[in-house]
Amino acid sequence: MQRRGGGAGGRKGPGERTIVTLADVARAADVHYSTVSRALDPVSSAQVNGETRQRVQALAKRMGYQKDMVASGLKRGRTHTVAVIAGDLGNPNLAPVLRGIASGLEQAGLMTLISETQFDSARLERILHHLMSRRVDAIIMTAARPHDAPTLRWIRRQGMPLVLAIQTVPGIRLPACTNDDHLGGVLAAQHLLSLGHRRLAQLRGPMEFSSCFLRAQGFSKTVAAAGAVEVVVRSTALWGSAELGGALMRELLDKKGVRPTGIFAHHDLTAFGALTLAEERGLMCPRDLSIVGYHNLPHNDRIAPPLTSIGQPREELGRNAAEILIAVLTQPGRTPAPRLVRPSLVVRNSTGPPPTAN
Amino acid sequence: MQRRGGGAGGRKGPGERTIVTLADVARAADVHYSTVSRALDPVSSAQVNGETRQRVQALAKRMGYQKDMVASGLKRGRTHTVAVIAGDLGNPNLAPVLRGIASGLEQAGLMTLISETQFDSARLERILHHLMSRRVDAIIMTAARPHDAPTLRWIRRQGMPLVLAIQTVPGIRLPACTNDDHLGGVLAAQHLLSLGHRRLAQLRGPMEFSSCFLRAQGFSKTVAAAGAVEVVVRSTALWGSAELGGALMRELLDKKGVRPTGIFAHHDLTAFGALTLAEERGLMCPRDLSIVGYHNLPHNDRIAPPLTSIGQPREELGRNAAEILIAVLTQPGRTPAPRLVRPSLVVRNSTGPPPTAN
DNA sequence: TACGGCCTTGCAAACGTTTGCGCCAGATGA
DNA sequence: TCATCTGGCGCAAACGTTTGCAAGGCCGTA
Repeated sequence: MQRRGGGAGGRKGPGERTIVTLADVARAADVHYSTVSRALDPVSSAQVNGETRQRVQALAKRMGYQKDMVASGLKRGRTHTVAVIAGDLGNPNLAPVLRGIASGLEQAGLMTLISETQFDSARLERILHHLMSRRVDAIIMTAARPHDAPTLRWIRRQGMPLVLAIQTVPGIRLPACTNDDHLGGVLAAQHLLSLGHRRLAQLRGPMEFSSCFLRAQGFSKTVAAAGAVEVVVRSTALWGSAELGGALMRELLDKKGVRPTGIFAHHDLTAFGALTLAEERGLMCPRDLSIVGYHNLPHNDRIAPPLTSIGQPREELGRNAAEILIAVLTQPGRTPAPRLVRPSLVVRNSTGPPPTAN
Repeated sequence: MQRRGGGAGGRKGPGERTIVTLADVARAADVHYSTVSRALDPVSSAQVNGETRQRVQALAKRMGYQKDMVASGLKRGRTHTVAVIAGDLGNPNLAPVLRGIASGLEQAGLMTLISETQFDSARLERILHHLMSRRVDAIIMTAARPHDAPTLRWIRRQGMPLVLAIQTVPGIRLPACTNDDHLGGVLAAQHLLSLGHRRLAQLRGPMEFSSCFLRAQGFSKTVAAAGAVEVVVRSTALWGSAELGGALMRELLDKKGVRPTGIFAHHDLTAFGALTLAEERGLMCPRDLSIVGYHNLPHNDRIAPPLTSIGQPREELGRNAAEILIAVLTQPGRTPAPRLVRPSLVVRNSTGPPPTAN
């Protein structure tokens, strides 16, 4: 390769971006550019003479040299970038998880980039193709659904390290970090049962989400084991809106037969909606009806009545996912064991003993 | 350059990633790899014979060829990637804006990657260095503060196209798309004035955010122009929590002199907190007190009383920011005019006529 | 038949970094 | 004094793509 010709350091990139290259620094330091490369690379810098190294480093700093990660990525095949794929950034649960991931990865020198699919498969495909071809080092997938299994398999087949967070998909073994949603369901059931409720119901989220499926399972098992009755309402396709809570609650109240006194909603907003509808029907909470929500959203203590809910250590989940990912990158071959983080019950005023009888 | 040696197509990348290159396809199609490059590039594909083009394209598809954007980026200097820098992804206003940006950019063939600074300057610096060295094509900065001005200038000096969204910073001319927060303040004031309120107050957000500053200005000017009284409370450093609303409201009520009847909170959560505190003090809303929030958050109609608020077309803002960015990229040199999107008043039950007198 | 003009295609040099290899000088040992 | 070693550095070939240039073939016209 010829040494590049005329320009006295600093070309222009597109949009007139000034770029200082290794060669520029090398010219200034009067060494070969490979020496500059080595001097600036923490691991190979031992190969270069102390005095030279310092001179080059100082010069590089002064000239504003920044390693071009594109070129480096091309050569090394690693970009020190991890992509996190989110379904819906509007989900208030997500931000802390992302924060946890980013801060965990940052310590390993990895940059986190976030992409939103809006749960659109075509968009997901596009995003993935782009990420693969941009050679991110790994992908963290949140909000995966069974529907996405072929895509996940494809990613894995391409050799791209992949970690699931928040949701898992059955039938596909991948390193993952999730909430212990089963335990969440158990906690909700235990709480209502311990207050004395014997007729219970769930306002479930979409069963395709492992989180909802497991919540439902944990709840139902616990209720059944206690010999109490669970009134079954259909699961929902949509998710997390108050309207939905109202609709499900209406369905529940319109049902013939026993009326449940203890309700477990898979989402706080669903619980809000259910509460509103119940009050319209003259059922007061917690007098006539107890309700447990999920996610422990920030407003829960500002509504009337303040909502009992299951809280999750979201940031911790993110940090765990980051740790798993780092393990995957540093020890290829081995699949780290899935991790669970423990939810906890936050009792407020929306739950109390059942009405009277019973 | 020599044709690469032995391997029968498909090397392995790091993590055993299989990579199909131009050369692989070329070997299979028995043409030179430059021909493959041309056949697959929409603009130069006109240069290659129709039959060859089809054969190559089919082959590329069948072999699962994916253009390596890292290599392409190195050569072309464009990565077809735009970074959006967010302060706090937990901000519920942000997600729709990001959605708007992403869908706007997508149509121009640009991929959106999101990064969160958590309002940490050091992290912002790191992120920016990374983005520059990864050669993103442009940066959209949301939540810029005056404090960030030197950094913004640095980005611009580096020749990196930069667009501001949501917040602007005084003293620095950059293409931007923001809400018309001044108008938002005016709308809030007009609404309260038209109901008959003559003693008003604001619970302001941090004045370093242009959005809050302009809201405050629009409100104050309108109140003054109507000859009504504005009771001034200190601005806050923190932002958007209900606790804050309580604190500000306490300060307001503890003030000697006229007690305001119409309140404009710069954030719905602040309004929630203020309402809660007011009720503790025996002031009922809207009987004794009217309050207007900001952002029109989804829960506003589910609290008691449902909160009158100023709503903003968030997704539209994002799409506008994307359009501006595209204009910047396609017509370098020219700085597109800043755009404003119009907020609107959403009246609910937290506002009504003032108590009696007056 | 000769020639200028295409349409296709191949060639090879970039883009900026990393890295195996080998050279040189100075130091060491016999 | 000479052979050997070693620390420090330069050389050049990659990584995979893009693209100016030119060569070859084919066509039409003179």
